[in-house]
Formats: sequence, C-alpha cells, structure tokens
Amino acid sequence: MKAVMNQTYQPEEVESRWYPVWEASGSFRPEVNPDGEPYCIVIPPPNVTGVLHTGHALDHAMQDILIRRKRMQGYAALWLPGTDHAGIATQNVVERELRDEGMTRHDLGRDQFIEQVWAWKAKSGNTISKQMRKIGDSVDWSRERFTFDEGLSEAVRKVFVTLYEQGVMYRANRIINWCPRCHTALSEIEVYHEDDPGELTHIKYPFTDGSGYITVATTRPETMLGDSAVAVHPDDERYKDAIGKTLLLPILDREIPVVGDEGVEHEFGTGAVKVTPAHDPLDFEIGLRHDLEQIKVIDTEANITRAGGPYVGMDRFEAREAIRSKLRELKLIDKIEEHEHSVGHCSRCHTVVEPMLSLQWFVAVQELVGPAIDAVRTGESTFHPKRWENSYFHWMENLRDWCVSRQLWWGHRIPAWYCDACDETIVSIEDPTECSCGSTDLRQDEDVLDTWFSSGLWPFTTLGWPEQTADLEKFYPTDVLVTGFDIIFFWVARMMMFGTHFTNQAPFPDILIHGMVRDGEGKKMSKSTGNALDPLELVDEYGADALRLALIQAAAPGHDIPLSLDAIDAARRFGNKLWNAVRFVVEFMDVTDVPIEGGYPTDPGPEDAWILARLGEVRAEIDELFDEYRLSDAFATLYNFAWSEGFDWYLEMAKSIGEADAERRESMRQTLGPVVRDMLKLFHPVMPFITEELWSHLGDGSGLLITAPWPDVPIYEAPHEIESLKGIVTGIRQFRSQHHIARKVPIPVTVASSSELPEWWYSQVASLTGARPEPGMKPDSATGQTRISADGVEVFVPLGGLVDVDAERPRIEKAIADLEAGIARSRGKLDNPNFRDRAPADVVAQEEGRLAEIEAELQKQLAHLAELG
RNA sequence: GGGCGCUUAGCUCAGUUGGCUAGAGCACCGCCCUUACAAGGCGGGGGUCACUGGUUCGAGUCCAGUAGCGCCCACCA
Repeated sequence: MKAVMNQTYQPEEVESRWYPVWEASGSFRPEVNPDGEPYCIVIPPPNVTGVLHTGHALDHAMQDILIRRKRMQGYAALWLPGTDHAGIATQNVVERELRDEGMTRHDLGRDQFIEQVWAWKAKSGNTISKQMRKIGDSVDWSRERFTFDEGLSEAVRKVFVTLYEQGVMYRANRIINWCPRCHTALSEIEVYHEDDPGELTHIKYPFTDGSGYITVATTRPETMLGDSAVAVHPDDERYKDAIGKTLLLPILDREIPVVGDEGVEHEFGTGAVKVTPAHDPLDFEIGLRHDLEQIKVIDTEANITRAGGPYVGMDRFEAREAIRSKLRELKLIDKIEEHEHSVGHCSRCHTVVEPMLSLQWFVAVQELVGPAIDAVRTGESTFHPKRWENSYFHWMENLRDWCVSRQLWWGHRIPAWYCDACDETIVSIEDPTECSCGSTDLRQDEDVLDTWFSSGLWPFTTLGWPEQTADLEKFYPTDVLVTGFDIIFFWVARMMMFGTHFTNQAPFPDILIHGMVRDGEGKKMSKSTGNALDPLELVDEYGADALRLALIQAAAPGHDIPLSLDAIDAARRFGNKLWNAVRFVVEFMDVTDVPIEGGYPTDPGPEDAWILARLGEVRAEIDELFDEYRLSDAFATLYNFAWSEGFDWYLEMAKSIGEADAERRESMRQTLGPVVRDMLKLFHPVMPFITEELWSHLGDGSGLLITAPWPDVPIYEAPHEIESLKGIVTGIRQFRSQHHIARKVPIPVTVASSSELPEWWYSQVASLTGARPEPGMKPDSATGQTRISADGVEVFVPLGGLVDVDAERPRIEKAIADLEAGIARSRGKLDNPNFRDRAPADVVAQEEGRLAEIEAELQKQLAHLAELG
C-alpha cells in the first residue's frame, strides 16, 4: 500500500522507515550481486567512543555515494565498517571518568581498568553505528570489525613477530617524545609544534684550567644538569684550541670535555652548544659519536631527578627559573636574548612534551618505505588530487624510526617477554611458558602498541588476513580509500607500508583525499568558537539527504568544505522540489508502474526526444565525473539538469499537452516514467532516502531502488526547434517582465513566415508564454512592434494596445549596443592577420560565422529601430 | 628554514588539455498566489578573474615575480 504523498516532504518519517528495510533486504551485503565484480571500500575506523561529526558525515557521504553507485552498477559492493580502539583517546576518556570519582587507573589496577574500558565501549561503542544508520551509510554490518577483535589482535601479533624476526622491529634506548601528562612515549607525528616566544640564555662555562670561559646558548637551562660535554664545530676558528680541554659544569661542578662535532652550526647562538645526550635528539647523536655519558635529569613526571642535585623533585619549568637565578648569582649569565622557537606539544592533551632517553620499541621504517613509495611512483596507487603525492613522498623519504610502544594499558600488548633468569627476550605469537634457559620466570612487556600500528593493517586484517579467507581473496586490494588530508601520514602512509610489506600489493589503487568541513565563512569548526554543527541535529532538522547533498555540493576536490545552514536549507528545498515533481508525475500525470529497467519510448514526441537526449548526455557526463572522483561536479550537473531542464522546461512542456491529444499525451507519459525513474536512480547515491521513497510510489513495486540497475539510456536526437522555442519563450517572458504585462493578457505574436516551424512549436510557445503565436508576414509597422529572435527564428509582437512605443525603444537600443560590442570584438580578432594565419582553421571559421550572424542580427535590429520612428 | 594551496559577483565557490559575450548556489531587486512545489514560478541587476610583467593570433586558464591569507613539514641548541 502506497503512502499518501503530502504536499511537503517529511524527511524524518521517511528516513526512519527505509534504513531497516534496506538492511533486512540484505542490500548492504556484496552477496546481493553474487555475480558482480568485487568493489570494496574499508571505512576509516572512527574512534570507538567517538561521536559522529561533520567531518565523518562528509567522509561517509563520499564513500556511500561511491558504494551505492557501484552496487547499482551490479558490482559486489562491500563497504566494510568498523571502529578503532583508539588507545590514548579512549584511555583518556575513561580516566577522566575515574577522576570524576576521585580515582586513577592505578587504583583499579590494569585488569580492572581494562574491564572498565570494555564496559565503556559496550555502553557508548554503538553510538557511532546508530549515527551511521541515521545518515544512511550502506555498510555491511555483518562484516563489522573492531581493531581489538580477536582476529585483528592476532594479526597484530603476527605482524609484530614477523617484523621482529626480519629485524625491522627492535627495542632500543632512544630519545623519544614523552608526554608527562599521558605518561607515555609518542611518535613524531603525535607531537605538534607551536612557536613559543622563548629566551636564549647565554651561560658561561669556565675552563678547569682557569683560562676563561666558553659561552653556550640554550633555550632550556634546566637541562644543563644533564650536560656531559660542550660541542663546537671542528672548523670553527673561535674554538679550535678549546677542543680537548675540560670545562667545569656550573652548579654541579662536574668536569665535562669540549668536543668537536660537525653537527654544530657556526652561526647559531655562540657556536658552542651544551650537550645533554639524555634530553635532546641532536645531543644524543653527538653523545654517541663521542661516547658521552647519558644523564637523565628529568623524570617521567617532568620533575628533576636525583642526578639534578639540589633541584631534585622540582618541576622542569620551575627548575629553569631556579637555575637561571642561581647562575645570575654566580655571574655566569652572559646575556638573555628573546628567541622565538617551536616547542612540541602532545597532540592529545597539549602538554609540552619532554624529549627523553627511553627504552622503547621501534619500527625501522627505512625497511618499509621503499615499496610504499614505489607503489605511488609507478601508479599502482594514485592520490586524488595528485598533488598530495608530493607531500607523501617528502614525508616518506624523511621518515625516522617509528616509536610504537606506548606506556598505556588500553591497546595491543606487546608480544615480548623478558626472562629474569637469563635476560633473554622472547617475541612470540603464542604466550611462551618457558625460556630457553629453562626458567619459567617470564614477564611480558608492560607496554602496548601505538593505535596506528593496528589501524595500519586495517585494509587486510578486516578481510581476514593472515588467514587466506574468501573475502581477502575477493576484495583485496580494496578499490579506493577515502579520507581527509589530516591523516595521510598517520594512517594512509602506514597502510601503504604495511600493505606492500605484508601482501606485496598496495592496499588500494585510488586514494581520495578530501578537505576539512568548515563553517559557512570557511572557518574551522570547533566547540570553543561555537560554530560547530552537529550532523545529528542537522539530520533532525533538514534530513540526512539534505545534509549529504549540501556536503557533496561543497566538496570541491582538494579544497576544504564550507558548510552553512543556508546551503543545507537549499539542499532541503531541492528535496522538496524533487518530491513535488514526482508527486505531480504520479498523481496528476498518472505515471506509475514504471519498469525498473528499459521502458524507453520508441517513437517519442519532439519534447520527449529532447529530454531523453539530455538525460542520456547527463548520465554519460556524470559517469565520467564519477570516475574522476569529481563528485561535487557530478551532482551539480545532475542538480542543474533536474531543476532547470527536467522539472522546469520539460514538465512545463509536458503539462501543455492536453488530454485531447491522446497520442502525444501517451508519448509524454512513456517519457516521464523513465526520465523520472532515471533521475531517482542518479540521485540515489547522494539522496538515498527520498529517492527510495519516491521510487516506491513510482516503481512497479517489484524491487528496491538501492539495488536497481544504474540507467543505460538509449541515444535520442533532440529536434533542433527546441533551441528556438526556448529562446523565443524566454524573449517573450522578458518582454512581459520588462513591460509588466500580466500573463493573463494574451500577446498576439507573428512568427515570420520565413521560419518553417511545426505545430507543436506554436502550441508550446502559446502554453509557456500565454502568447498567441501565428505564422504570417511581418506585420505592418504602423502601430509599432517589437522583434524577438532566437536560433534563426524571428517573431514580432505588435506594441499597439500593449505598451508605449517609446517604452520599447531602450530595450532595442541596448540589444543594438550589445551586438555592436560583439561585432567590434569579433572584427578585432578577424582583422588581425596573425589570428587568421596562426589560429586553427576551425576557430577562424567559427569566428567568421559568429560575426556574420551578429551582423545580420544587428541589421535587423537597426531596421527595426528605424521602423519604430 | 623548506614545501603546498588559495586570491573570480555582496557571501561560499565552479571554471579539466589556453578558444563564443566568465558560471552556480545563497543573498539582492521587480513581477506573478499559472491548479507539483509561495520552502514556489518568471525576469533582472551585479565581476579591472589580487597585482606586475612575460609567452601567445588569443590568457581567469601557461610562465616569472610581488602582495595578502591559509596549511603542512623541520633535531633554529
């Protein structure tokens, strides 16, 4: 039973109805097209505790559009959903909850804490999947994955162990970025740098032999507690004699050497650098080259260690001040300069990170980047837009080893065990029970892996890897990855490395990069500025279809996406337009029971042939745009066609065909059916709900639109009279508008007899303009008349009784002025001998044709003006 | 310090290899309650394509430079 169609489209009612129908029908599963070629997209897994924001809405809309179209094209289309356990982010959320109860995770202990996180996941983990249903994501829920699933966790172990055995995974003492608030190591890209208006403190370090000082410059005086040398460039004339001598480190009075090292810049500061191997990456390198002591003076809380002598227990920033005043007291400060420099912050909690020496697990990425780079170089994988490839290459080529261990509890535990008896390290997929030395006293590494380690495996572990599953066989490599530029390095690069390393194939041939959703003024959406739009609220107010259309229309490739309420409202109004157009076709034109496929008229009327021809052109055009991932252009094309041609010109032309002409009316009905049907199909990927609903009113009831075949329109030829029809109609409307002649006043129009036009042309002009066109001689000019022309057709409108002759004159004068300007421009070109010589012949011929046309038209307008007197 | 992007109508943006008089949506103005839609229809006004120079028969489009804005990368102690 078909629902009654209200005059206004009600998205909330329709949208809540269709999702369960689709899901129950099995349409989201690739098995719905059992013989189809596979097509697969894996979703960028949102954080399990997350909520959907507008960025997801865009990202998902793009993927859903690609999937829905491929599904309609008969592919076995799989959009694989899932979530990420999101180590730090999730742990922080649960810890925050605990803090509200006055507890820390240590009060609970590791096992209980993890239980608590699972409980949290159970409570909030399906929020995002509910939200995905609301925006219409046609994902295959039966294949949903979580990075912490058993299978995916085993894959993580397998990868870790394999990399370890290949020597790519190693454990070492290195300088890492430590977040003193999150209490974990971070990788380079989890640290963001911000300019800080700091100070460069120049400190005098005295020689032990009393022969004066070397002055070093530092932004972090507190680290001097851990200095084990001062380094200068070996070629630096100023310090040539100092190399090899010994200095007395102020305050702690430790003897430290002066070393020569090429890593030191002559120009910076004083050209002499204090070396703190345990707290600075460059100093660490210098330390290794000169075998210097690594003295940790800052602990995991960012307080000074015992090695810091009198400052033990003091916060690092307090210590900075305390040491500065002490040095001032000792008169060892040469000067303090203002010095802007960038300071690393934890991207999760914004705390200033502390570079420190720490025993961590690393991935030797140099072993992995080669194939990942080559995959893009050779075109096995292509970025869209292509320019992102430069950033990708640059980043990949300058990668440093990836610190993957995290001092968290929520994450994949590192599969390494240490034997207390013999110091052996056992890395194993299975939990070991005994060391080779016979001891059973094994401790598993306390740390977990970086979240991005497991998400880097996502395209193949979700399909079953390392098992050779049917899904892996069928859907891997996947077809396209859709994501924002902000996680190219975090995620895309890692997937490329792991994918090429473990499967010998890039995980996807196309990488579609989109921008960030911004507000209507192009500003970043954020909670603090209050300009953030909540996609769920938008869905409630405007409907998911409107939100999706608005996002896609704004998503020009390679640019950020400005999303304004106005734009969403415009999209909503379009939905209403579509609704009413179909309602009209169904209820007033009595077009129902349209077949799912084919059913195109074999002998269409002229207007029908025109709209069918346009439909075919538009279908071809948007398919091309789709294949280039130019989704916004594809839907702009479709939108303009639907609104201005299909639901405007054509529907108006169709209306004018009266009941009396049974034959033409039938042709129109047979045209409206497939045209509207195909428009619904073409719009379905972006506006799935409203199109499915309309389909149920229009279709023959035998199937869902979601799995209906993508249109394949036969070639039609449009009658050329359509062009003059549209031009003359517009001209007459303009005339009416300019002279304020109400539509109900019939305008007698003479169509110059030189133009041979079919009967339908006359009736359409009459119907569309309220004029009374008659063929005939050019009327007598005695009463005054105006002239309208288009595509070689001339019509004359007598002015007598309608308007003042003088009122018409400015209209013609403006037309003449425009024509003259056109002639001047055109002549200018043609009179240039170089143009004739060098421009291609067709361009010249075209220009000549245009000039002739304009000149002829000008002559007529001039003659016409003269007649007006 | 390197790299990338942007600058086109009041606003947000299209404009793919150079080739009709540079487009869209929103906003604005006028007319129309024409029986699918007034959350609509019809019509209209509005642009020195940031600036300078170059290449070319021809530049919004290509090249060089300048300015402003935005983003990314960077071990400037």
